[in-house]
Amino acid sequence: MDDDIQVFADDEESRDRQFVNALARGLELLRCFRPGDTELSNAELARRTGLPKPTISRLTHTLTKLGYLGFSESRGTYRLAAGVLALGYALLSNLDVRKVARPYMEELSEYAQVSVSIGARDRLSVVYIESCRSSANVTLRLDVGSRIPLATSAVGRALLCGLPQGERDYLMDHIRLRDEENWPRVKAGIEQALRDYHERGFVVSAGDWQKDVHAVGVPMTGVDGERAMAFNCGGPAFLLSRERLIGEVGPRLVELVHKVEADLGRA
Amino acid sequence: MDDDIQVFADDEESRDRQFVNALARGLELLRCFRPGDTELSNAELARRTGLPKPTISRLTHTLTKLGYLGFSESRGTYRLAAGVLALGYALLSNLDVRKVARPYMEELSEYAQVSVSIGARDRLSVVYIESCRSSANVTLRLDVGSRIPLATSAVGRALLCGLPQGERDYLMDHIRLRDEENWPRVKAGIEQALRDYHERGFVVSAGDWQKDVHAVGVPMTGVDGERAMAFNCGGPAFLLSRERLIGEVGPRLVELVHKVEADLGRA
DNA sequence: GCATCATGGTTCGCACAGCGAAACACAACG
DNA sequence: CGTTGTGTTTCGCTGTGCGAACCATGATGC
Repeated sequence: MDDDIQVFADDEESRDRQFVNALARGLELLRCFRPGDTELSNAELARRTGLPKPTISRLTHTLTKLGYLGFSESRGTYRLAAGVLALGYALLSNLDVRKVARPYMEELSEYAQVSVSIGARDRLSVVYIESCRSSANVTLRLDVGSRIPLATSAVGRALLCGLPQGERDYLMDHIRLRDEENWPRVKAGIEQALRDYHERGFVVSAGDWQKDVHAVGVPMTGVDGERAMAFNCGGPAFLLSRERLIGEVGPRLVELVHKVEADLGRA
Repeated sequence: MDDDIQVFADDEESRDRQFVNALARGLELLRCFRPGDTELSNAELARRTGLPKPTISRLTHTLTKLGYLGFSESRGTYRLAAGVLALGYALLSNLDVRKVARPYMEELSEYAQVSVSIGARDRLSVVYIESCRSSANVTLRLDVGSRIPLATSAVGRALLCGLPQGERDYLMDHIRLRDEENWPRVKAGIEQALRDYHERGFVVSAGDWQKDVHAVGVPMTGVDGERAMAFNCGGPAFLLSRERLIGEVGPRLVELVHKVEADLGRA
């Protein structure tokens, strides 16, 4: 899950005089910290990024001075510091969708005993922009900021369906490159999603991402600063039969998105 | 609230051969987006940062390619993209305090009809790491990632009280430099907080940050990767009289922090 | 219509800052 | 003692970021 879709400069049209490498590398450093990695040493960071040691030194030094990393004297390791939160919050607080959609999401979540979320694309993942769990369902621990795969999850596929052909092809190409092995299966899933979307207005992922998770997804097009987003609605398989998913939950999610789009349209 | 405590290289000991300027600037660009600023143009960014135009161009170009910014063709402006969330989430998911403290916080919040939060320092602000509002209290709209001032808020002062003398002095110095005018008042507030903290175990901010907000704060020392944190507990002034604050809510918050520290100690 | 000015963005050479191979320093082992 | 794993320093070369100039627009004027 390293998700490099376009990371360092010397890709393709190398020599992009506009691309500043130091910045990209610094940010890539911050991304090395995944849930579960509390503390990382310079050496570990060098390993993960493939960058030379002195470079890492300089970058960590810089990030520490800026308050994005903290340094543990005793262990000689770095960990994320509060600064990184500053960035994300400005984004969240500016998204009107969240305020508008929240009540509808809570309603659906409570009614159908499922979790309902909004996701946006980042590289080859989806990150949750907003999420609410039903009171019953504590199983899935996914909150704002969580990442799930673009190709196999319901939100992910919905996002893909909402994009113009060209962009979708571009992304699918990268998905293929990342995992040639499973590509046939993954591709079939996305194509099925496209058919579902055109026929019913929502896509389905019944166990394609996680075996015991069933979910539906609906894209939302062209609102809130042109950002592509999608909604999903899912839960443990034993609570959400395929029939319920298609007959009941899917249509309701479509309706939800319509309401949100309408509310945003006149806002 | 621009919070520059140590931003660009040519501060103090100029010529820090370890400091990567490009990285610092890129991150500073991202920080230009505050709640309320949905979209910014290159020109506006140049104005805010004071950086030359071509530099801004290259940085925005880079950040866009990396998925931290999105570009609006029509308006020629940039806005934050989902990538920025990726960074913060890895931090939050690694903080054990959150999981441990959550239930205690909910209990206190519900019981006293106040909001309870955890904050960590970033530059001269406090950012919320976790927060829960009581069912009644919708007035304060502060969520994870929000920033409030270090010097005048209850959490902020608690954080200061929890630091070793040296660091506290260093920060207070910067606070003074930021706002010479109000310094006497601000300083008095912090010193009062120190006395309160030593006498009672908690600090008070009754209208010092926002006129109609009363709150208490308690620092938590030396757990969870040495990160300094503090808890607060507050609400609208008319609900939280000074007496209630000091007699009832403060002591309970102290107790809460003790429980959390204990739970973390043996974890 | 063509000037004029204002404003935002992009080129392009030059100087210098930041990169990285290699060398260095310092631990923690056995 | 080597040996293996760290993190930091050195220093020549290269790539990056600066500023002045160069384009775009688009709003005004008459």
